[in-house]
Amino acid sequence: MRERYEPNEIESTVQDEWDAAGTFVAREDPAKPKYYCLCMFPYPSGRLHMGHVRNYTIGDVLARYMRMQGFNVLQPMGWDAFGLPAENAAIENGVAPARWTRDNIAHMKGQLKSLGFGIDWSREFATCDADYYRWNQWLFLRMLERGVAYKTTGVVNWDPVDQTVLANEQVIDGRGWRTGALIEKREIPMYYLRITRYADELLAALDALPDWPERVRTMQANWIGRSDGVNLSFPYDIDGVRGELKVFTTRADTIMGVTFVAAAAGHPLAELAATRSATVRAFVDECRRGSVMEADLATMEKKGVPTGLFVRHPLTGAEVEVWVGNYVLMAYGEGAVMGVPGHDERDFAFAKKYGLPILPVIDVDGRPYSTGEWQPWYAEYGRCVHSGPYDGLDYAGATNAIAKDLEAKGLGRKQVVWRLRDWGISRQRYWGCPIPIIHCPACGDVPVPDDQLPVRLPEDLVPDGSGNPLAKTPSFLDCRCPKCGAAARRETDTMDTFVDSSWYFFRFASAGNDRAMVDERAAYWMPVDQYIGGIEHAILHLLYSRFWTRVMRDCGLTKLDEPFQRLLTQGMVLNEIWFRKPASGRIVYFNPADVEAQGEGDARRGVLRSDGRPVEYGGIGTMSKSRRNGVDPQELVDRFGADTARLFAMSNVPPEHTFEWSDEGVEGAFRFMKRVWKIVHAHVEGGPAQAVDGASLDGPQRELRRQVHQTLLKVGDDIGRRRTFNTAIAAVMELLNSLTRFADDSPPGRSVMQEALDLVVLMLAPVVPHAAQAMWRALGHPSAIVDEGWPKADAAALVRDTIEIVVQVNGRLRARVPVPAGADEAVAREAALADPGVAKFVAGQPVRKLIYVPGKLVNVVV
RNA sequence: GCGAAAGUGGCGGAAUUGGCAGACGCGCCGGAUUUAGGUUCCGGUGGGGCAACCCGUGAGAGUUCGAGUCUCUCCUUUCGCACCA
Repeated sequence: MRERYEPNEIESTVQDEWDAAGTFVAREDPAKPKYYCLCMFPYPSGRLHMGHVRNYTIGDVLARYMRMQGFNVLQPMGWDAFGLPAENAAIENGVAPARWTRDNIAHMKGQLKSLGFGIDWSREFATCDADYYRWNQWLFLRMLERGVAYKTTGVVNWDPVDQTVLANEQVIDGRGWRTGALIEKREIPMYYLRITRYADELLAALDALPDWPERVRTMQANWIGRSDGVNLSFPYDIDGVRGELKVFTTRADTIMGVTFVAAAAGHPLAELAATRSATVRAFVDECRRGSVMEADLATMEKKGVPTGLFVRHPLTGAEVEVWVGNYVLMAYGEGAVMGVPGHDERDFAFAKKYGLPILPVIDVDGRPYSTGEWQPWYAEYGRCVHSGPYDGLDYAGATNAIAKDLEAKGLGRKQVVWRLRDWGISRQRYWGCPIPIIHCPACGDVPVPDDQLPVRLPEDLVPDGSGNPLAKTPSFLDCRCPKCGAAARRETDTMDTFVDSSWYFFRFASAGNDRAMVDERAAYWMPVDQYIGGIEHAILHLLYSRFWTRVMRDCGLTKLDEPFQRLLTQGMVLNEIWFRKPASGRIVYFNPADVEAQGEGDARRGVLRSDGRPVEYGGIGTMSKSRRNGVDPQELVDRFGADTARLFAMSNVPPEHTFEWSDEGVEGAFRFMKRVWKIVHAHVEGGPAQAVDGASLDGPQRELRRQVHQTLLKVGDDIGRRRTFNTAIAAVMELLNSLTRFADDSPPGRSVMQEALDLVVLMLAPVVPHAAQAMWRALGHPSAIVDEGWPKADAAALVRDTIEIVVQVNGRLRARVPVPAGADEAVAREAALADPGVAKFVAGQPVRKLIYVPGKLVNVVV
């Protein structure tokens, strides 16, 4: 063993050994319990970022730990390879997305290997492989057959200059990111997946996922958003045009307070009004401007115009004016809402702004109401007032009575609605999975027959930012109708990349099968036992995967309802943001490494090293390319080695928390590696040690051994149950501090030391596998540490004769007293009251009460 | 705007089921060794008194023998909002 810790040399040697032995190639073995450990696969953006390192280190630690626990572990890796960045790179550099993507994959695969992750590379694939995406197409066709996939229109961001559809990310302050043109909403035909058919099941099944974080289940439940309410109609007869304006409300009890209705700009009545009024026309046109993003729509100023059209209140028959509101969305519910300014904050603001009447119709808990100022409790539940026949009824009573009356008139009924909307998967983009549809002038939209799959994406096209290059490529576009044989045109839209990531975990378990989407190997490995990925995916990706799995189930491809048994959502990796904002032009960001900074919080100031001039501090935020605040993990690995990078990524912070980057922390991790290395080296220099004889140890030896086995228990619990890798590492560091102080060269002392170091190295093996392997050999073990079992703590070593309990007087800490282990209340009480420090505060007062927490604490209440 | 989470020393964080606040690491201070170092080792380190004690977990209230932990209100930060992945 070398005296100096040389990580690069150790790591490449150990990695070569793993490769040669095929250590991480997983085989289906029904005789062993399986453990499928999966990290969210990366988008091949070019280089790994710190988020990847954190994610894959967590996965690798768990995979290696479970392997030590005797499980047959599968840890695969692949590439989420379709997507927008490849097209952007193409526009910038003129390189084909396929080429760019595959180059990036090659580079990032090398980076993953250098970090020493125990991945079964034999199962690797990229979602841009036709062998993979053909099954997207195949299942899409099954969904069409089952009515799960369907076609309708949807609204997109339209850049009128580039004549192209933009992603939300490409719209900045309502303008196209390349052209600066004002964005318009445009309605186009799209394919949808009917996820709402599964809304009920997706919501109910959240209760069957106890090993998912509570916060993720809550977010999903809110996203699916079941609302129990009433659907009601406002009939109208406008110059002989008869119809009903439909709205949905969860507050039918406030129906007598309706003073207006608001319709979306795309609503038929808005269109009708626009033909009659220039003001309405102008407003409807204005509503078409801007992006389709929910956050934009929700935060913009609420505006409206009256249409001069009136509908009738379904219960009173009173005339109610129709307004067009920019905050009402055609895509939600019925495209119109009833306005109750007395009991809805948004309606109140709208009514105040436009001078509409405000009618209070709910008496909340006897508190007085007024029409003057909004109070938050106006939206609370109470009893109906000024509501005619419903006066005095509570929410449930009023809702029932009103729904009954509406139903009798044929103007409404109770209804359950979901916030969840169907999943639009059509993208007007090149670098994605082609939607397998052929447009025939005679037969219409015809599905591509299974035996013609896959519809291959040509890989040599280079997008230029104006529209989809597939639409300009006759070799792709021109085809024959599968039904009638006539000349036809291929669909040029591709699928949302969330489709690709909704079932890749099944494919890892059926790798290479070119005849079926999944096979019996998936039945062995699935479900994923532990899934790990960023909290940013808490809703969409995870919900889509849960949906897709159910569709596969209904198609007979799996028996599972849920794909992921246990979920760990890691926090984001954050770094400081530094920028300059020129008087004109775009904001410019600078990497924190290039900024000389001082002060904290609001007082934080910095100057750019290169020019010495100030830059503005933008707080901390996620590492991102656009903000240029990323840290390249490769530099870490080159300088300190993979083990230090892994150790650093796991220490200091629990995995669910956001991780704030610090350069100094890395040094601490490296220092620890050197200390472990040194103490092992120093011990080995002293020659072989004998096995521990627990009975013949002196006090300090016994105490150290107790700490060793205590630490072993804690580390196992922290990794195996709590997933708090930071506290596991801290416990080993604490133990190492004790080992450093333990200078005992006697034969029993050396035995205790040998056992301690063996266990330290085993405990560290999942986190720093390369150094652990080298130290394991040095400690005299010929085996590969990756094949060792997780050690068991020696119960005899853990026994304690006396323990210390805390004594409080009136809840305040006053003393610590030793008592025999297992002392009962009487003994503890006597020991506590005998302590002079306690007696001083009791000071002869009668003890009113005494609380005893066995083995922990006595609280004397006087 | 809506949904979710977080806030504890100079900094990252620990405190697992309501029971010792500050484990571990970074930084800083002092000392030893080295004395050109990407060193290493030892000790100290929440604040105030510098003693016994008091104060202290974003702010304010509440429940409890006991609250960082539970409840309510507020503030700040981060994530998501359906075409970034």
